[in-house]
Amino acid sequence: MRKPCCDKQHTNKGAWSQQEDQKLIDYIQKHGEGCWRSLPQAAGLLRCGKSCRLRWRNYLRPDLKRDGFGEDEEDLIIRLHALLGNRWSLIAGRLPGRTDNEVKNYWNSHIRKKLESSHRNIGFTRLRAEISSAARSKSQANDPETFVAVSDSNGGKPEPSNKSSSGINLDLTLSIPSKKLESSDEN
DNA sequence: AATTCAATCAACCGCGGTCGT
DNA sequence: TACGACCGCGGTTGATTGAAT
Repeated sequence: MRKPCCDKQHTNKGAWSQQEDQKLIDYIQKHGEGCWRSLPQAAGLLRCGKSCRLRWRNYLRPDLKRDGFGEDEEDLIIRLHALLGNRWSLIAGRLPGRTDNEVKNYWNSHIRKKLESSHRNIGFTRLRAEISSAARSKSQANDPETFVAVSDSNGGKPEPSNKSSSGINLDLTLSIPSKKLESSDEN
């Protein structure tokens, strides 16, 4: 049997210090992302693996954008959310340099309010239905049997084509999600 | 200047799916 | 095949910051 994830009695909680960040960065730069369970001890961190993973993915990863969301990113989030609902990781997978947590926070703090006020007149559900319908038509034209979920067969990374000027994949073609192993390039 | 309120965002928690024993 | 740990995800919380009074 496996050992427990972590001993919560001996782990730090709350905000990360600069030293902790540096330790995590140094370790991952040397060894790469791997077994989060053993990482804290190996890196000399008094954190649970889950916390390390979250810190790295949401804040420390070098490919993260730290600037605000652009208009095309916001538009894409709205469209993807109409299709997928709260599947933040899938939505974030279509937005290079963005994390699921970031997208989720942005939706809850900005977009939702914006939509609620701006679409009060025509009805948000109607807008959502229209977007879904349009996407479904497009998808079914390509392959009717693949309308299941947005594909992460490329590991959630955008294809080179159909990109906006800011590098966002605006192609909403849908397909059957691939196995996790095939998309495990995030590890 | 002090206080209150709202907005933002990093981090935690709990759950479900997957995988190892 | 069953059990339990690991991993990733979505929901939620709490600390911080800025605006309003």
